[in-house]
Amino acid sequence: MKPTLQAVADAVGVSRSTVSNAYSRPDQLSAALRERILDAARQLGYPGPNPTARSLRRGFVGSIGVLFTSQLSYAFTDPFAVRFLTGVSAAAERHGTSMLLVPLPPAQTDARRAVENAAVDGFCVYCVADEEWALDVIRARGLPYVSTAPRDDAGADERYVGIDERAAARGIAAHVAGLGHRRVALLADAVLPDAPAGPLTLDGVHEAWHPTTRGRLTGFADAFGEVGVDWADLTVVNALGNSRQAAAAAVAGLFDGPAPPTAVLAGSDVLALGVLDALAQRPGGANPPVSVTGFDDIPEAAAAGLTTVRQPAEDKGRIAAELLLDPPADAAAGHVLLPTALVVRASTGPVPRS
Amino acid sequence: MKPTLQAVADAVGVSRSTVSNAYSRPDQLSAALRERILDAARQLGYPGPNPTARSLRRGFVGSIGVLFTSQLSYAFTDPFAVRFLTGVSAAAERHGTSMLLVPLPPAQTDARRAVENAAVDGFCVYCVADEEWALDVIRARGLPYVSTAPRDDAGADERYVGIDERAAARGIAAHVAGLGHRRVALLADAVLPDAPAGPLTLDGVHEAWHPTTRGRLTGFADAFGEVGVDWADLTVVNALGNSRQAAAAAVAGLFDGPAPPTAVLAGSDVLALGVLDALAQRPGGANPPVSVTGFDDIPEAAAAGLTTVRQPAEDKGRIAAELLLDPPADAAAGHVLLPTALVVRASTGPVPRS
DNA sequence: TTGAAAGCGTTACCAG
DNA sequence: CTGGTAACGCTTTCAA
Repeated sequence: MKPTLQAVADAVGVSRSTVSNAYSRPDQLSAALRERILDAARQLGYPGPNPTARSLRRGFVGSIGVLFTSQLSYAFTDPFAVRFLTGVSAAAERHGTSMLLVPLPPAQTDARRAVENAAVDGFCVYCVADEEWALDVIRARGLPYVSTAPRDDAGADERYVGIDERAAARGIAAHVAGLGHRRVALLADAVLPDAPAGPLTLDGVHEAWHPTTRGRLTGFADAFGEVGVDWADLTVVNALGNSRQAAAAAVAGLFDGPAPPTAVLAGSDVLALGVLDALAQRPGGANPPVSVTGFDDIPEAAAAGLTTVRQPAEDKGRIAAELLLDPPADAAAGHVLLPTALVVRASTGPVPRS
Repeated sequence: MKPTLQAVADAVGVSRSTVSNAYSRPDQLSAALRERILDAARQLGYPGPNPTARSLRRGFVGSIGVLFTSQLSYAFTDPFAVRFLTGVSAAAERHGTSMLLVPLPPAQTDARRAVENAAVDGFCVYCVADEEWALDVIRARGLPYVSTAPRDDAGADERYVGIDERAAARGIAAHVAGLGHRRVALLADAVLPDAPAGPLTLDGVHEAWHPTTRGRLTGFADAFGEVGVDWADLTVVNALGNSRQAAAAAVAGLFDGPAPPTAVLAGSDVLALGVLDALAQRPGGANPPVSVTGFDDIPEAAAAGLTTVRQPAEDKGRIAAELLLDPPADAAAGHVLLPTALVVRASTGPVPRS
């Protein structure tokens, strides 16, 4: 039998309250008595107040949940997600708060359960795909949260940290357009819930499933619209997953037609690297060269010479956690837009003469 | 006021037990009644049973702790640690268990508190440095745990997953010795608790602080002993942290003497990369060339052409979590030694003619 | 199939 | 500074 606080109280001959105070409110008793109690506890092997009981009584847990709306084990393989976690952990560390990583089972009903059962004081929601259901559960629980996806219907009181997806996307697309590219493919993960890999027909950007994808595609379209390339002239390519393999599979055959795209704008660096993989695999290599851009500026992007949009990944995580842990008094301060930068490297160049 | 289970019971006109059963034991009531209860709950905005209260009553939490005996935010920047986490998360995911990452405050007293307060059913202890105190707390709490460090005094019932540090180290050192190297430096992080960066005098391997370091240094010494190089002839170099910067700082000046080492065996890839950084920075570059080896085989090692020891990082995490989540009936199965492989790349070569 | 009663181990309030 | 008392919100026998 593990000893309880009661056992220590009995051993010392004081009440439970006093033992409790010895742990949680040292100023409420004499140092001598406190020592006597702590000694007795050590003697008995009492490991301190039971965390669960304490949380129940106090009404808070001392840990924040980090929710990935994708497989948790996948999150660790995504460099951007890892840097986000680094930021969250830095803030959590400063606060003495733990981080609970909640894995989501495939079935959505079970996933709801997972979120309902998480013993946390709030959530950082790292948005990968559709997370409305998760936010619903969190709101129903009355827990605070901070999300990283732009939500179209975000309430004013909803805390959020992100970037101006549309402006950032427009910036990199303008760079590509400025190089003369007009036959362009836009590559994103899970554009539509159940679409197959490869080129897709999308009536408009609004059809895209995920807000982040919508934002980026809109920015891409903005820039090309300005040089006279309509939405209908752009090729949207769907990838089944945010991985190099998925990207390579998605663009297989894309360059085989009579008028192949001369540039591919990807929604993430990982996807862009996959496109480079696919191009490198082609017989004859990437000839004529195809310009490729990414998004995020993960470490691998530099090594691969990828032109991309840099966003401050760690800051995103750190600020998300800080917004959760010290809510700003001013509601407007709950919406944070981080700066981005266009990073031009070797993966983009002028359109080759045909 | 957030509604409680009681409120739902009142609304439907049944007892709390029945509502509880509706959530946790659907087979204990009619489907119709269950629906009625769940509907009422939805109506009232009842988010399901409070996780903390449920844990208190049930006696378990449904989450495992992952304990890094270093800064948590550092763990995410260590590629090996991230891959370990990937493995843990894969196992946790399969089990429907959450992972609690516990940050340790600098002061050890507070760190004990952090471990005492973690609401978890067990711990995966990722060993970085001295973790005895943490294991003490965990044992006092009566929680199961799995560690990744070889412990000299490990009880037979102690679960552990790791590699044969000594044999692996001997293997890579034998490779270096076979290339003719005899003036060799051994680089490790935190060899002694408070030693400064740089060369160190160590009477013997037994003085090294951390078991992992001891194991690796012993293996290195074994291999060189076999070719007639005594312990006293080896230079042990201390790094203040497992980072490229720390390694570079530690070996600064190491190659300036009259008889500099021709090879550096590092205790991790990250340290080895730091040595390569330092060599590249030298006026004249690394000339004559110095052989460098690492440990772990992180992704960056391949790109850098680093000769190293490969160990299965994800398997380590996955198996640690599995050992915790499904304890093997057979105690012997609780000790897992993973295979390692010597990976020879360009960073090692024959001793240059002097 | 349902309900009453008894805790799970702690902390907070308030009187002494 | 100390100790009683009353929750915190739920699950689990066990009897009806």
